[in-house]
This record gives sequence, structure tokens and C-alpha cells, in this order.
Amino acid sequence: MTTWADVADETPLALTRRARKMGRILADEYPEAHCELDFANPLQLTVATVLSAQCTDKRVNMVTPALFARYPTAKDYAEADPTELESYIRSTGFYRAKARNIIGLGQGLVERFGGQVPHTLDELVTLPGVGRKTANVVLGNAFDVPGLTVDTHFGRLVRRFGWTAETDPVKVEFAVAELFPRRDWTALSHRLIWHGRRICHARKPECGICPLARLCPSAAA
DNA sequence: ATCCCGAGGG
DNA sequence: CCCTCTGGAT
Repeated sequence: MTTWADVADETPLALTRRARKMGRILADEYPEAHCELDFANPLQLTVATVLSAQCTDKRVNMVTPALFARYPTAKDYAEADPTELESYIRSTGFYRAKARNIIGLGQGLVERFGGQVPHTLDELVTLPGVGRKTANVVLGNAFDVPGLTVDTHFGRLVRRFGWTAETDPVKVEFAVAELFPRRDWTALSHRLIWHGRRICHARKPECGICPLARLCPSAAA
């Protein structure tokens, strides 16, 4: 078992080795882990990811077919009536703010990026509703640019694992980036999120059936 | 630090 | 009833 006392004494090299062992176990456990938002192009993924804030992917996928049919292009969002757009996305929560962001997102894309979703993090985060986490989801899943998507699951798990004690998402991202090669970042993000949803729940983690328990200080308690 | 906001689970 | 769900902007 790995205890918190062990983690406190762990060298950077030992931490890297333990983290990568855990990463391999997750890879074996979730070989099929992938983005669970339904989308057919970068614009759809960007909008779906904006909608996914504080909402399950399953619920986002319930509203996006009608939404994407009604608003096929960035220009359609840019010209959308807020009340009508809200009616499509109401059940995802935060619907007024999300509708406002998505209209601004469409306008930003039309005015500054020729109606196309940009391929860099710096450009993506200039768009309303798109923060670092959303930008990394788009890069990793629409453009095959490696990115760590530090959301609530990701942060909770890596702190429980003792990979970092940081709570600031950007610091968490940089800390985990040190532990894994770049090419693994996107898949690792998916696997952490899948594990968080299936076993390492926020409320009642199922350490008894967790394949990582032997290497996780939070399971030793 | 607080707000935005709806739906489902324990 | 409270907590949580792949956050972001003010």
C-alpha cells in the first residue's frame, strides 16, 4: 500500500514512476476511453464543450442534435436570437450565460477567424465561454493537439493520487504535464475522467474495487 | 469570492 | 434536503 507518509517522502523520480504505473493501469482498464460528447466537426465540439460546463455529457448530447441542425455554422450562431437559442439549451443549466457566450463565440469566429475554429490555445481562449479546459478539449479531440483537460474530475483524482497538491487548475495542468510524455496527455485526460465517473466519485469513491488502490494514498485510509 | 442555473442521485 | 455534474466570467 502507498500511504500519505510514503508520498511525502517520494522523490520526483519515484513519483513519476508511480504516476506512470497508474497511467498504464488506467490504459488497461479503459482502452476505449474517449470524448463522450457527440460532434461531427470542430465547431460542434466547441459548442458542445461550452454547454458541458456543470452538466453531464449525456444531457448535452440530448440537446445538440436539434441545436446543430438549427445552427449549422458560426454565422448562424452569430445571428441567433438569444431567446430562441436559449430554448434549445435550457436543460443544460446556466442557459442564459451559455446562450450569450455561444452567440459571442459565433461572432468572434466570423469576425476574427473566418468562421473557422482556430487551432491554438491562445486563440481559442479569446472566445467567449472558452477557457483553458474547453480549449484543450477542442485541441485534443478535434485537432489532435495533445492537451490535459483539467476539470473537476481530473483535479480531484490527481490530488487523491498524490500526484500534486495544487488546487489551481493551471498549476495542476503543469504538474501533471511533468509526469507524462506529451503524446499521452489527451488519452490520460479521458481515462482520468472515465475513472472519476465510474469509480473515483466525488462523494463516495469505490476504493474497494479500484485497480489503483495499491498505488493510491487516499485508498490506504 | 460569487454568480450563472437545471436536473438527477443519495 | 444537499450535493454533484468534464467551467467561465465578473
